[in-house]
Amino acid sequence: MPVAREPRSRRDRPAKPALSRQWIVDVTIDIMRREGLRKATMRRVAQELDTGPASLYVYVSNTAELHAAVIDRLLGDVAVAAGGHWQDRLERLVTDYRDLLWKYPGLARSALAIRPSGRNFLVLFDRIMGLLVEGGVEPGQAGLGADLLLLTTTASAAEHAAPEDGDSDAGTDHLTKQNAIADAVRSVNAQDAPLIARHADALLAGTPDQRWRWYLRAQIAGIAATARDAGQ
Amino acid sequence: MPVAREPRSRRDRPAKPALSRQWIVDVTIDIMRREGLRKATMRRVAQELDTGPASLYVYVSNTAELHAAVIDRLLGDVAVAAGGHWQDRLERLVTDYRDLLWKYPGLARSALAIRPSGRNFLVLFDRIMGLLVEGGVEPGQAGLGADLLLLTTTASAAEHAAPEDGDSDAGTDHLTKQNAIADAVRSVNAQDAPLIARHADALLAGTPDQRWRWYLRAQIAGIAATARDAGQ
DNA sequence: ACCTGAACACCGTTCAAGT
DNA sequence: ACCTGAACACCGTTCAAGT
Repeated sequence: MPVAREPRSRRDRPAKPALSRQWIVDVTIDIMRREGLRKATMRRVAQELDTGPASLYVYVSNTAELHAAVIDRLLGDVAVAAGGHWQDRLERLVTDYRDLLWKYPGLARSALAIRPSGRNFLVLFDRIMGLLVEGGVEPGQAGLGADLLLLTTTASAAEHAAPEDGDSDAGTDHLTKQNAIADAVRSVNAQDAPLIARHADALLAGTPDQRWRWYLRAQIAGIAATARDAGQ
Repeated sequence: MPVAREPRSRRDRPAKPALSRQWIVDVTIDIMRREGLRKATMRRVAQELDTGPASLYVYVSNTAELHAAVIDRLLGDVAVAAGGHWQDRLERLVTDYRDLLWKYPGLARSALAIRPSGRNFLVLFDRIMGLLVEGGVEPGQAGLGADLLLLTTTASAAEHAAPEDGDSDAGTDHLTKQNAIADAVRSVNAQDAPLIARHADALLAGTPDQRWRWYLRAQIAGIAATARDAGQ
């Protein structure tokens, strides 16, 4: 894993500096920030680095690994809040993670496809586990719980993203999708799905944030209340 | 939505029969069954249908819509078991859904990216809701619960899939990934993630099936125990 | 009116050949 | 030894032109 910085000293010409894994990741993040992770392809990153795509393969083994590095780098910014009740701090931590995934188009989808396992992801996992343990949950059980919370958060962030994210009119896309679901629910055949038909209004009620908080509370309650099998 | 069957009667030549949405979906499922949904591209489906990719756009509006149609078609096979306690039937139903997603390479990942909202998906949603209501859960709460269960199941099925599914040696891929996670857990820096380091064995304990059943039970318990906000 | 060949604008990854 | 041009084998989608 070469972490070459600037070449020691070079006075020859405009000086195309030596590539490095770090620089490649930086440029990838930059493209993602501007146009979404979907656009941060090997070819595009190489172009931005003024070289051919083949050159990147010296430092990253493929696109998935590059995107995983991007995710783990950004995960470094998520930290546990200081004061307060363990459950509040847990909800805040998980919500911060969700917000990070919302912030960059394409990131959530990628995180889901990749199954992060970098250093910062493990730190986040450990902090979630720690807050559950602080709440009296048995450590093994807390581990399963942390896994569940990270999975659902990543998945729900990915759903939140527009189908073709990275476009400028993400707002429109999002509205379109919201309406697609609402339409499907409201126009459902009462024979096929009687409960959806009868309770359509209740199903569509509440702000996204109210729904999110319910998901969190329900999961935390279930995690705390459910012991692992004795056999394990 | 043209549903043209056989052309009325044609005796001219080998008779390339008229395209139809149904036939396109059938061929797509066939390719997926053999090589994974990732390989069921517009170009590939068109080739199998002995035409150019442009022709498909008369019947489907894009790749995502085609894959959504495939998913909803397959979802038609998932049904509620007859006898027994509501919770057992719920666990069985959700597990059947998971098994369906496991059965075809690429399907789970696609289901996650697409957010199904077809008829059969709504039926499945309604059945899950129904079992929760049968268990005494308030309908609006049951709706949120069904959403959560479907989301986590789809996401966990997608994780189960190998990173590059559709290949013949999926077994190897899967093992590789399992080991990657286990390695990350076991070789984690104790300073960074003290709880993971201390409880590594507990975290990796249990069969996948035991873990799966814990996820189900924890979520169902949390769904049943968590009322919606009064404000809603 | 219905269908589609050909084109446009891209991909990831490999490897032989250069410095 | 290190780097990369060029090629290989693909993509989704559009549209002008054909029947």
